[in-house]
Amino acid sequence: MPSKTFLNLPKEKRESFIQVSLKEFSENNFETASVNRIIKELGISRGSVYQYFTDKLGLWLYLKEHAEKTKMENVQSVNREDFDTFWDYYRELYIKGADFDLLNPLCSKFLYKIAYQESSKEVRKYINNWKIQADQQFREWVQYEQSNGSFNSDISLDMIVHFMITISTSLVELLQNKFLVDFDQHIKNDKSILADNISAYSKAVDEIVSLLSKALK
Amino acid sequence: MPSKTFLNLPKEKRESFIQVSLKEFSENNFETASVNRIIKELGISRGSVYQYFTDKLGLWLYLKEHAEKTKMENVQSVNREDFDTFWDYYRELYIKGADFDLLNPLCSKFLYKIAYQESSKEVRKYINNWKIQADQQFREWVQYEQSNGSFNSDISLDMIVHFMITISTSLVELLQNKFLVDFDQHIKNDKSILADNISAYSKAVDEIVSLLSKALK
DNA sequence: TACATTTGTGACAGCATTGTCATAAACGCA
DNA sequence: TGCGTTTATGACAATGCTGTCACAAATGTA
Repeated sequence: MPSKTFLNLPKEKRESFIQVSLKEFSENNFETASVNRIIKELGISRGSVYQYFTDKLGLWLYLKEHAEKTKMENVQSVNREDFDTFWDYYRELYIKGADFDLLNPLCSKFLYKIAYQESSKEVRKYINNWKIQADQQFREWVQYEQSNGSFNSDISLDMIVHFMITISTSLVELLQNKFLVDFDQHIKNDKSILADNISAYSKAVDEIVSLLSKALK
Repeated sequence: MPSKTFLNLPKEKRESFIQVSLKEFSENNFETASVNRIIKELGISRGSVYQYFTDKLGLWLYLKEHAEKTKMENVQSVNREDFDTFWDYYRELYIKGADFDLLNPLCSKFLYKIAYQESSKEVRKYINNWKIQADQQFREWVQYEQSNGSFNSDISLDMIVHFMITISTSLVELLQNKFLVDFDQHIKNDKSILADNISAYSKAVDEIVSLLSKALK
C-alpha cells in the first residue's frame, strides 16, 4: 500500500514517520486523527504524505499491518509444546506480550486502540475481521485443550472463549487502574506502560491465570 | 444545564429531541457527533439547539445526566436484603439491567458508549469520574460480602473488583457475538438488542454468574 | 557539467463543522 | 384585536480538515 517512494526513504526518516503516525492514531480516532498534526510534528510538507500513501485510510492500513507484524514477531516464538500445561503456555504468551509492549509502546497502544476503542465507521470493517481472527484463535486453543481436561466440558465453548478474551484484553486496563499509570502520558513520552512495573505485571498475570483456570476447569 | 426554553418545550418535542440526540451520540464520538445531523433529523433549525443548550458539551452533559437518572430509577428497586446470597442479588441486578435496556435502548447504548468507547479528550474527565464510582460500588459490595464467605480472601480486592467489572460489562458484547445481533442496526430501529433474546440473555447471565462465583469463592 | 528522474512543497479548492445574531414567527394575555 | 414576551430561523464568520497539483529542489546518471 505505501508507495515505492516511502519504502525507499532513509530508514531513520521512515521510522520516525511511522512512530509519529502511530502516536497520532493512538491518541485519536481515525476520523479525528489529523494529517495536519502529523506533518507539523515531523516538519514535512502535506504533499509528502500523499506521495507516500493514497490517503488517510491507506496510511492507517499500513500502520495496522506494521503493528500486527511487529507483534507477531514477538509472540510467535512461544510454542505450546514447550509447556506442560496450557496455562503455563498462556502465561508465557502474556509475558511475551509485555515484552512487546516494552519494546514497542506505540505499536501496542495503537493495537489496543483499534481493537477496543476505535469505533469510526470508515475502519470498522477492518477491525471486525481482526476480532473474528482473535476469537478463532482462542476457539482452536480451547477445543484442542478440552481433550486433556484443562477445560470443563459443561461450559459452552462460546462462553469459555468470551470469558478468556474478555479477561485477557483487560490486563492493560487493570494495570492502568492498579498502578495509577497514566497510559497516555507514558505514550507521549514514548515509554511503555510496563517499564516500571514488569514484576507487578507478572504477578497480575499469575493471579488472572489462576482465577481463569479455576473458573473454567 | 438546559435552558428554561428547553424545559418548557411540549413533552413530545422534548422527548424526540432527546431520543434523536442520544442516537447521534451513540453512533458517534463526541467530536464527530454532529449537531447538523440532529437538526436535520428533527427538522428544526440550528439556532434552536443553541437556545436550548449553551453548546455541544452542554447537550452531551444533559444527555449523560438524563440517561444515568433513567437507569438509576430502574436498578435501585433491587435490594440486597431481598436475596439470600450475593450472587442471587447480582443476577437480579443484571436482569433489571436488561429491563432497562428493553425500555430504553438508546439510553442503554449511550451509556455503554460513553463508558467503554468514548475517548474524546473533551469529555474524558467526566467519564473517568463515572468509572471511579462504578469501581467504588463494586468494592463496597465485595468488602461487605467477604465477611460471609462469598469471596475468597486470598485474592486481592483489586483483582476481584477488576474481574467482576470486566466480566459484567462484557455481557452486551457477548450477546452481540453469540446471537450475531447487529447492535447498531437495532439502535437505528429504536429497538433493544434484547427484545428477541431476553431468555437467552437470562441464560447467559446465569452462566456468567456461575463462572464468576466459582472463580472468586 | 548537463540532463533525467525522483522527491518535496505549500497554496488551493471543496467540504463540514460549531456557535452567533439580527430578524421573523408564534404565542399569551388584556 | 393589539401588544409584549417567548421561541424559531437560517445566513454568516471562523475554523479545521482532506486530497490535489503545478512547480521547485534534490538526487542520480552519463
